Amino acid sequence: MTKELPKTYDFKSTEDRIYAMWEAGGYFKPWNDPASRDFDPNVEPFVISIPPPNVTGELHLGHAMFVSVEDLMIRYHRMKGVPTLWVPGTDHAGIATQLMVERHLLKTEEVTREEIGREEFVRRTWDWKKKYGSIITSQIRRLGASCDWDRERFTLDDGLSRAVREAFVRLYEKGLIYRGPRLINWSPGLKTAVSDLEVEYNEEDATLYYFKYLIKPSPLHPSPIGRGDGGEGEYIPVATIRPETILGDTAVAVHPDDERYKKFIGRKVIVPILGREIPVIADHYVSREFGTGALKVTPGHDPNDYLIAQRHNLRIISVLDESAKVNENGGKYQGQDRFEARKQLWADMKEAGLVIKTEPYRTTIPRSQRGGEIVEPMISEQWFVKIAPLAQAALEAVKDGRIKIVPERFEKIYFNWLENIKDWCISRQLWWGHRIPVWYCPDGHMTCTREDPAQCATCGSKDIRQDEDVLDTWFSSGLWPFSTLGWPQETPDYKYFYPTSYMETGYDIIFFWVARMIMMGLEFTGKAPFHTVYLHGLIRDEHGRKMSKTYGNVIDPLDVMDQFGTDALRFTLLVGSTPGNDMNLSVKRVEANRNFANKVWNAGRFVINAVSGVTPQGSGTDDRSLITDNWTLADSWIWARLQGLVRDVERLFQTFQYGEAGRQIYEFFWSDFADWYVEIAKEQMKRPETRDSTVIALARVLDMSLRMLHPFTPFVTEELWGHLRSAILQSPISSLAKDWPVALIVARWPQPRQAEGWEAEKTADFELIREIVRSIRNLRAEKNVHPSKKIAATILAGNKLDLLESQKPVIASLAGLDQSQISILQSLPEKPADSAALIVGSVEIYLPLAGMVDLAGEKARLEKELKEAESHIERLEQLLAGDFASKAPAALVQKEREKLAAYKDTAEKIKAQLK
RNA sequence: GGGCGCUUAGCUCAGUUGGUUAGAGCGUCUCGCUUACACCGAGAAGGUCGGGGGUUCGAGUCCCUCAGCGCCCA
Repeated sequence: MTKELPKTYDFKSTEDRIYAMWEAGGYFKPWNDPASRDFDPNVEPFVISIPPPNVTGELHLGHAMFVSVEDLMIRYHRMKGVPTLWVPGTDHAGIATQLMVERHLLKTEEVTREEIGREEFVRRTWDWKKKYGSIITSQIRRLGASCDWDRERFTLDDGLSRAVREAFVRLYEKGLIYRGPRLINWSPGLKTAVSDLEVEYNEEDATLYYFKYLIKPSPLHPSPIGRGDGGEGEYIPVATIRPETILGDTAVAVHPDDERYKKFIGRKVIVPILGREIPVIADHYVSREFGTGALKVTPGHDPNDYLIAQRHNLRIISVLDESAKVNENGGKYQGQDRFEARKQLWADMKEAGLVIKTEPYRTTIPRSQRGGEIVEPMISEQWFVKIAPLAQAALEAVKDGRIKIVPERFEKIYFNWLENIKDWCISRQLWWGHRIPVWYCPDGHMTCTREDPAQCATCGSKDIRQDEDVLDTWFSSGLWPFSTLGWPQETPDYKYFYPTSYMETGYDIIFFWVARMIMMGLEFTGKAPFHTVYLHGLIRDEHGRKMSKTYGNVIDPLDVMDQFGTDALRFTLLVGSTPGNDMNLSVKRVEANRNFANKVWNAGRFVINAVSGVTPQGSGTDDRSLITDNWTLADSWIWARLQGLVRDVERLFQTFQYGEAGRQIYEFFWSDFADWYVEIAKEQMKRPETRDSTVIALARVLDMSLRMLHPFTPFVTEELWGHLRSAILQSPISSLAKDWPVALIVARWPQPRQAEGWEAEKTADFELIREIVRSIRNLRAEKNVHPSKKIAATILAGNKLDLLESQKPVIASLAGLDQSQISILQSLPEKPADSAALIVGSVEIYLPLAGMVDLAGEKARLEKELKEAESHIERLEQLLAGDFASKAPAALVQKEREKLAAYKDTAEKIKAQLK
């Protein structure tokens, strides 16, 4: 006998143990491994590279989501027998990690990174990474992730650094990387450039400042009044959100056809306070409706103005330094913070009579994705990737179907982004990251090489220094699918496992990461890095609000797992979401799925006990009992249902409808297997002739259910399956499990088979039994018959006599009837007295509820049922009289005709009752 | 300004080639400690599938349109 299993599934004592078993068993490794002797290069593997989490981050629901989905994909393919590899790893997350370490240093040692210097700081950051870097991976393990940890990589490790170096040098040599002063987004707090993608635009309350741009008097156009004495001179009114940028204005632009200002085109205006003279230019970009219809042009601090400046050859003046303080070009405002300068300058302009008015205004404000400070467009010397050629290739790869995006609608978003893409600013003024592999000599020659150079490649000068900047973290992430497999070296792993299969991640990083991986994969390997992109949605709170610390609605997956177990969380995430759509997560749902895990556990416990109870003298010692000959109706039905489920689940998996697949398995397991089949099995096991075959059916259905459930809820299924397997192996029916491997994780996925033809009839028969049971239960509940009270019944079966006779024990036990007091007849001349009558299709059931039946109540009940049947009859007659009969598929019409006949039969029988 | 998504039971959501009387979980109500499970079982109530129009024998599902909410891009 197997040892007693606890009444409640105890995930706490199970999960760690099971995970350790898997890992020790080597199940996370592909069975076909280029490193092994019997490697077969012709078997196509299934490969996913993990979206690398921040190495110093902590688990959040986004991680839980991608781990759940990817582990499901991986386990499914592994069980299908495909050599399966899930490459894990982490990302150095330049800004995030650097900030973390900086904060830590300030707190513990009260030093800034500048004070300890670059080399020391980087050393400290490595220390930090070594200390905390495994937190996130251990948390990912807790989720059950079946990654090959021996292949774990880190974006800053030697191999990946070599890949980054190679990638940079290749692009540089191809002329696809350049350096130069451009207008970029500057984060004054972090003191680094950030890419366009790292800036978020939100609508916020701001102020629109209206002021006068005085026209410089000229010989041709003398000022009507003196000068600068209160603004009575000619002026162009201009409005701005950021008055401090006035200091950097190099033109005022008006629409060429604007009657108000046409006359000023070509003249000069005077920059307030600074007194600089700048031209009035005409440009179609200017909107006549917006503000005053005249635009101040600040090419040094506004992207649109920057474009105007290029068209008109305007001067570009930077007025802010790297901390967003006014620089030497800002005259007396030098040294003031941008917002301070805004106030001061405006006050001074007011004094000078140049102010017209201010008004509240709502506009979009660019903020840093990290930290939320206002990002400042600034001219800065940065490194860029010339992206157009890469984007073109990436566009084609999706257009021609080499890469498919699920759900499809994201393809359009992807196209739109790539079609309007701008060069990618890849340099960051940080210390934690891949340093740009370019060296300068005093003459300004650049040397970019794969190995650190000793001298300038152009002039041979030994006096060279490396560029101070590091690369955007996403530059290294973009190489991830191949750099993790050994690229640029043609390693055995790279040759076999690349290109990978699926890329699964959140739709929020489709541009940041997915598009860049595709661009870089195509550029460097000549191949699409994966053939399928599966995008999941974001997780919000129960009511669809974004989770945020300040709002206090953050759900910590670790808490949830502590409370309900990993399987419950995984199942909730997998079944509650559909591809590409956000999901509202409530803890209640996780609890419900914890209950499901417990249901599985207990149904399993029941089956295992049943298996352990099989005695050797039964007929089950050989394979005879595995044959379908002696199947009961219930056996046939559950088997047909199970096979249907296998087919549906397979179809759903093929079309990425994992949630729907999970729901169907859940439904089958709980409603069909546990609620009905197991209850009937209890009855069947009481009879020697069906005892062993029932146990076998139970075991087989449980086995296949656990297999299908395993990618969703790996722990409880593995644990239970192990017990099932050993129970079977120790029993007389051990042949059932003779082909089973030692662990479910590598057991074969149920293969869909074609229906054999008998299923529909058995299913219909069983449905009739089910309906009979339900209606008796219903009536009992209605009449308050105590559940433990067994009652008698007379059943008029008509042409279903044999069926009902054979199912008598089933009906009796499930409906609470006294088997010795059931009479099943074909018909009866007169209906039994003092009974409640039930009509189920063509079957009439009489329950002698002496004293409980009140005639008036019965009549009302039957009349209600009659009415319902008649409404169906009417509906169906109408349907069949119309075009439906001629135009709908014949099978469907036939089905409706049969339905109509059945309702008519029912109605007749009810009418007879009412007489 | 352009694009996309969502709107189905009190709440949270499924419903993918258009085809039974539209489903689940939670919540509510009534019974029940039946030897797998009270993290349970049996039964019940609850929806004009956002509004309007169209295509079709047939529309939650396809098309058009309007409204509300949300997201992305500019």
